[in-house]
Amino acid sequence: MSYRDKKVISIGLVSEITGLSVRKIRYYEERKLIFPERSKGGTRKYSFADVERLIDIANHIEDGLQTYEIKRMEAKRLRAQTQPL
Amino acid sequence: MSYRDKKVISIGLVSEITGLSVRKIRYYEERKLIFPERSKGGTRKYSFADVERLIDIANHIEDGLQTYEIKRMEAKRLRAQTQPL
DNA sequence: CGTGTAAGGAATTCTGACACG
DNA sequence: CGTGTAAGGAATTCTGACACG
Repeated sequence: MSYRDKKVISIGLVSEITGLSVRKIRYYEERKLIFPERSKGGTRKYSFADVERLIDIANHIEDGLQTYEIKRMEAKRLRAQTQPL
Repeated sequence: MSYRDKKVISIGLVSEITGLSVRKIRYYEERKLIFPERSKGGTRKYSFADVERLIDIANHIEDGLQTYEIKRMEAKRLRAQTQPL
């Protein structure tokens, strides 16, 4: 696993990097769009891949998509990918 | 700059990853062997490269080297590198 | 010298809820 | 639905110092 996938960034820093509010980041998790890990104390840890994903999600939201639509789109993409025929 | 060099990891997590105590990590900084960044609030942030460097430092310490010796070794290596002749 | 620890304070994060639209 | 916010608590980190060897 590359550095890109290691979950090591706190939510506050992710907020800084992405420009998204902490509230939004937590909400996208609630909607099952993002899956941070937790430290022993319970604090969320994100990877750089998660950061990129959050930016992607935010763009879709800005385009007027709802979270379940974003989730559905992914499911679709995943299916296309695993069943190339 | 690659993900390896982004300073985003808190000292607690670095401690977990490296197995070094927080005290040791701060001490190596005091001795100018490692240079974390600081968040607005003042908390230290390390990169994956820093994590690897800390492990390297710890190995040298275990071998009985003193911090200034480790520092001197690096200076030597840097000189050899910048002046190949 | 390198490292542990107790001390007091400050910054960070967490959850569940109420609000609005 | 998506997001802000105040609330109270818990986890994290910070510094300077004393201790030991």
